[in-house]
Amino acid sequence: MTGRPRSEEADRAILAAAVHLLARDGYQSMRMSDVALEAGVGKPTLYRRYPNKPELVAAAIVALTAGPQPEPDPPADTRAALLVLLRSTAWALATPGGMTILGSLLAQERRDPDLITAFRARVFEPRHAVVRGVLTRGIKAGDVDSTAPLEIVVDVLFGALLARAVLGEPVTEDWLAGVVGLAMRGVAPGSAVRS
Amino acid sequence: MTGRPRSEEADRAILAAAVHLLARDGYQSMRMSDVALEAGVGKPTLYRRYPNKPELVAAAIVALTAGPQPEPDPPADTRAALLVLLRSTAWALATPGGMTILGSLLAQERRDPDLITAFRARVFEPRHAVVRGVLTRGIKAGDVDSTAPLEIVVDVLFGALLARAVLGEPVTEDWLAGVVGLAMRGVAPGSAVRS
DNA sequence: TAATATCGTTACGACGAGGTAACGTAATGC
DNA sequence: GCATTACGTTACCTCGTCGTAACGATATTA
Repeated sequence: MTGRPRSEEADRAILAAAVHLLARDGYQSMRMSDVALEAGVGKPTLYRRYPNKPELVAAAIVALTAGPQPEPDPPADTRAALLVLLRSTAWALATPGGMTILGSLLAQERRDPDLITAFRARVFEPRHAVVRGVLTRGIKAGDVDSTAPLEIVVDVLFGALLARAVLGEPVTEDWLAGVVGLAMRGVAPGSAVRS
Repeated sequence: MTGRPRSEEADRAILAAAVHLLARDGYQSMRMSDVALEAGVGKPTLYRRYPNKPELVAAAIVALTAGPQPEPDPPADTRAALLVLLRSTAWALATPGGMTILGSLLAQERRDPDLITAFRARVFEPRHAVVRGVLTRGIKAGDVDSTAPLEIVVDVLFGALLARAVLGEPVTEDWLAGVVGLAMRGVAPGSAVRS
């Protein structure tokens, strides 16, 4: 009585197409029919898995971070480690339409708050955690003042990337080094990190 | 042969409604019929002024910055001046749906690049210029190293605000002071602003 | 083999939203 | 007063997209 089983390949193809089109067109402009077409699947096959568009997009956001996530052992040097992490994030953000997903989910915050919430939890939070870890190790290594407000440092580092992406300006290696350098001087030990 | 003149009050009401609904719903979700309704105007009156939705939104973006723009003489102290400027921007960004306009225009970048371009020019660029001015005066006053990369400092300061808004976290006075403090230490004179 | 549930294809229903047409009315210049 | 243009209201057309319904075909379990 089990009947024909769901095609797992269709599962994967649907999510892959959804991620691609979400990044290309944004939430509102992406069309369910395009997802089906690109996945090589009929529309009913979509709706057999997800009851509607928001649920499919939510699943796509989860799938967004299903790839190789844990940063492979960043260098011990705090500055170098930050550069590696920011460079990888900048690369993801600079890809054409890199701000499309984030922008469309922000625009959709009122109508569907769950989507941007999921995006924050799945995309931002893991990356923030890695940077916090690097900074914490930096404190032990003596590169970072022990009273430095790590949350603010994280906001500053990722925020600079966001600013660059929002402005549509490319992230160069010099710019990256400048941002990390500024932040490192801002939290250097002994520089009286008074609030 | 001049006929009945266009109602200037309608002009204002239309732009005001467009700005309001653009901020509330975002570009794609805002409806022309709602703009007409809120402006107390018929739809044909809209289309007599703007040929289509993108043009109306473009005009709304311009109107966005038509208010009292020039920051009224910021304090001479560099740190205090930065705090004032960031605080005002944070306030604008933190308003409910403050990221809605920016997000929806970013999501729309492919289909209508002019809109986000206009937003950058009318909203970001003026504020950046003011901050650059403060930093330049800070160099003369000896608060800021003369070799500091001002562009990066601006990206860091506004970026931190963006990061906070994207995360949906509130901007507290302590957080603001922390960001400015970090940036000021990062560009302090004598701290060897090597790239 | 019978029963069941999925598959892709095609077509369709429903509905929202952009934009226009046609009124009768109000305000201007000549 | 007359021509002209804008006004608000109402109705309408058109198109795109979400989501479903109905196929015949295929893959599984009993």
